[in-house]
Amino acid sequence: MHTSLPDFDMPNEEQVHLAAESFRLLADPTRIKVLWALLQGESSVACLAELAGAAPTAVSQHLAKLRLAGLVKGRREGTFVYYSAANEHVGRLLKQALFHADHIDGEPRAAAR
Amino acid sequence: MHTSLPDFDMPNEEQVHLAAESFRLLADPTRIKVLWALLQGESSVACLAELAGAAPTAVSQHLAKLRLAGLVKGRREGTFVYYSAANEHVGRLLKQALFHADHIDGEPRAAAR
DNA sequence: AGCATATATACGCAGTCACGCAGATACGCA
DNA sequence: TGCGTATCTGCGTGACTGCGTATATATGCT
Repeated sequence: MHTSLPDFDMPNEEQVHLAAESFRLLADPTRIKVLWALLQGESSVACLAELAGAAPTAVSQHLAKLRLAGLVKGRREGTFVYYSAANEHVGRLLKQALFHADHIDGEPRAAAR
Repeated sequence: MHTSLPDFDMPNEEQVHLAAESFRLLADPTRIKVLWALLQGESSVACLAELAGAAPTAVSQHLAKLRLAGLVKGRREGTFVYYSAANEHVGRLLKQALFHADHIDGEPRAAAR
């Protein structure tokens, strides 16, 4: 066998899977915008759709996924459903990723504005 | 119009796209394991494949994507290619995600088993 | 040169995703 | 009750993804 394996610390399968699932949920521009908005306060579907520049149907589907993952929760008020972020750690991940997207140091892509 | 729109801070399209792309690259268990291993030191493809429990071809393909994204870099030594992490920020994102995957606090919902 | 190892690439397949569309459901109002 | 608005859900489509197989390239050894 390969004895050249250093004793690398390797997380559990479950941790890896959960992390991958979290990243997969964040790997969509519309969901990122929706979550980013929800981190600043609750909002309705139509409002989020306008903020994200997407159709309300699409936003509703994204919210359903995020709700199933426990990242957001909805509060019904009349015909509106006001969503809000239910998890804090995704916010941290999001902030780090967006912050870093603004400070690309080693890569060809240049920030426009 | 909806006047209920609070003045939500919304990042640029480019930032969102870049963040989504980063998350998409991290949204795979094999790539997570590979990156996690590379954050602790350089390693060869076969070694990474064994660490990640995946076929060397698959790992090579993942490394190609990560290399195109500028996240890892390869150093050839004989027939081996030793890869190493080229970016620090993905490490931070990864650490946060894995740390939080270990500390699921808010929701009993995501508990797989 | 020939062969073996290590890695890279090309192609096809099965699974997943985001989206649009249509219909269904929930709520308020008259 | 009926209508309108807001939201949700089911279905189909096009695109993408990860993986396996096969092939190609690179390096070392004899």
